[in-house]
Amino acid sequence: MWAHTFYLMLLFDLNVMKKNKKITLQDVANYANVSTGTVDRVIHKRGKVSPAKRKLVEETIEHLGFNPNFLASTLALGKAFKICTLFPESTVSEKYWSLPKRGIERIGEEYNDFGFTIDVFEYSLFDEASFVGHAEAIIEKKPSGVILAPLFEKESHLFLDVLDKMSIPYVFIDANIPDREALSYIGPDSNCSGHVAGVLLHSILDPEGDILIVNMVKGFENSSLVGVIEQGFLDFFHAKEGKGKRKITSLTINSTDKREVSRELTKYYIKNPNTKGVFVTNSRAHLIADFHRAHELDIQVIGFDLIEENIIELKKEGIRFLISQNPVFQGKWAVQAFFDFFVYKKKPKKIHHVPIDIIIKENIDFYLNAR
Amino acid sequence: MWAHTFYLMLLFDLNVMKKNKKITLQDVANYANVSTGTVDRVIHKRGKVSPAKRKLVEETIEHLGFNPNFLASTLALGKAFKICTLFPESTVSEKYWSLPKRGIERIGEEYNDFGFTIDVFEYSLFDEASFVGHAEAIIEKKPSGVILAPLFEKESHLFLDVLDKMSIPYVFIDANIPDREALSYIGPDSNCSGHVAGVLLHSILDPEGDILIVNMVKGFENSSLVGVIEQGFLDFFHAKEGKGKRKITSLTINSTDKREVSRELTKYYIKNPNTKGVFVTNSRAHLIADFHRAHELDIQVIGFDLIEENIIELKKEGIRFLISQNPVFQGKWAVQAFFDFFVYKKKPKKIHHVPIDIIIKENIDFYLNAR
DNA sequence: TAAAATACTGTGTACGCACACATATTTCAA
DNA sequence: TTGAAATATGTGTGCGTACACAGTATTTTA
Repeated sequence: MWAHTFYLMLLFDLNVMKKNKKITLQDVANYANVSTGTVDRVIHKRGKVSPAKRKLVEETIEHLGFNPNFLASTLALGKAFKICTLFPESTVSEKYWSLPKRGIERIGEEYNDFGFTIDVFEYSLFDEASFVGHAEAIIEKKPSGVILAPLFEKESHLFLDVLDKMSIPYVFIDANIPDREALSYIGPDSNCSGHVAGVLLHSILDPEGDILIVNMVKGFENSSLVGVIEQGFLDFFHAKEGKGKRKITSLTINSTDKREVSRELTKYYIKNPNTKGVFVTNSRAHLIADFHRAHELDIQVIGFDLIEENIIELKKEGIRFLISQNPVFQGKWAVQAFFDFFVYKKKPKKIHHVPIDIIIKENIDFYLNAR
Repeated sequence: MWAHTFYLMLLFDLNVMKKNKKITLQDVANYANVSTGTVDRVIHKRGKVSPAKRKLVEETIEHLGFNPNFLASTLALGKAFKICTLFPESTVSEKYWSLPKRGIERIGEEYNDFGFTIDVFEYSLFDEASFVGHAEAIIEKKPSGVILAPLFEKESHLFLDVLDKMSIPYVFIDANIPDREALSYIGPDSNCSGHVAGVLLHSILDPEGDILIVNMVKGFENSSLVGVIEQGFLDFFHAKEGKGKRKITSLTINSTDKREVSRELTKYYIKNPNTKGVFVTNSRAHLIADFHRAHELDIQVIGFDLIEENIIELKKEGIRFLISQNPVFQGKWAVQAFFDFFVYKKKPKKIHHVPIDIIIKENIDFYLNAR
């Protein structure tokens, strides 16, 4: 009897190895002489299984190298996941947020068959009320998860309190609130990108050339990030040059209006004619480059983000370097974090810093085509 | 009667919209009052369907916005795809090829449930026979697709002839043979990466500093690529500086042995003491950096690839810039090309140039963690 | 006008897993 | 010694699609 069973097992082994076919749950059940139900119970640690059979099944799984077919599993599970996203709207003058949105929507389609639905909500950076309104709408929908760019800190906290209470997981994108129990934060390492900007500007400037840091703000954006970026930039120069020969000044312009910007810059440059490099701490470097061209100034510009206007300026050499934080991928990864969590049942990394891509005229095309 | 049907249809519409559930093939069949078999025939353009029903079904599909559930589809299809890969082995002194391999294996696991199996074959860069041997072994296996780094051109052609005859599709990785009907080429744009190297070296060098280009070759590698890289580099300098003040020289070292390299470099530097920058056209920049350190030379180095030794040198500032062509992703994309082709039935892009990533000490960590 | 050929359409089973439900076995109190 | 209660195990159906096969309707042919 035992010999017979053993012989059968060997036969089975050979069979399996020869066919090189994937081991199924049914295979495991047959091999262990139990029903699929029992195997299921062992795998999912549910229901009651006698210790003897549990051990037997576990060994069989190990021996045959079974792992569940992910397709069949999610198909049978048939769950639906609704993800809601809340980040700033992309406006005519500020297209940045169209990028994460694109990433989110693209991957959302891919995950459609896995039961994922994505609802995009967008708020105005000039209107806290719109944030609150959309937040309430999201709560109404009882989503499985929320992707949030928490640029209004106070309002975000209120929103997150509700989510916590409903135990709806959320991931932050672009900006982090460290003291919140988010599933994950996906976004830039701001200090480090400031540092990189410093390195790059340093590499192309004379040791005597003065540097201007421009913070161009509009609306009620959370400006704490900008501070971190600037700090990273300054830290690099202090470490590299100590109290060097050059002057590094910071200028805040509370507008993105062309004439307004022009006025501020004119004022500044007349007072500081030795300025040789400008670091723009957000995506509005193109405005500066435009000004330089109009006034025939030979000043190196470095800025952030592959938005259309910046790309044009990069190609026209009005901007020397752009730093990109892969916004499209940020969107993708945010969705993926939920996918891993819900479908694969894996907790994603708490912090997922995005690569700091250095873009110059010569390599930009590869970043534009990347999927 | 018609009114009744119409009413039912409306009801159905409302139902569907309310539940927001995915439309299934069965839904389409019900709605159009046909069997699932007929819908299947319409979708796959197989078998015979009367023009009237075909139209009806097509309209219903359109109207309900049906698209097949990808999970169920591939599960039911139950096909198996065997992909074989053939590229150089990763040796102690040359670990580059471990990177694409990693990408391939990682994504291979993910696609396991979709019926993908990946067999990795590796040949020696010093032994054409090993290439041929593995190629034959691959043919023996009758794979569904082949991923190939065609560094031995003649032998590759023979191999590809056989694959063509067996109508087995193949994708090139890392090196292209343009006159072959490959499914896709995935790899660097060599000319452009040379150009980028030029830009970077230019940005950190005085206009008078001489430049050395090092080609360090070993084994029988196809050196045509290296030529393209060097050309891109030179083109940039010619365009930028014309016949400038600096001297740009090319040096080929037919070894990667430390003493040998040391001897060649010593010889060169004694003759050319004004050398301020070195461009290494492959992944062996670390050898140069090591020499510089040993001899206390302050010369800027730029090279390729995030292999361990280079990373260390970058962090120790023996190398200033590294250019990475995302080798892990190259592997991933190669497999993905087949996935798209077999599972999604989409033809991938003919040429897929990989982003040219510019790596400095400050941003390298993000690239090391990236998935 | 019946038989044969063809055109069209419906049904059933498989894919691999999850889960509800049905059945078998053991335990233990009355 | 019986029979609930509790524990352990097996069975069947559904997820959404693909495909083979079995039908039925319509032509064609003799």
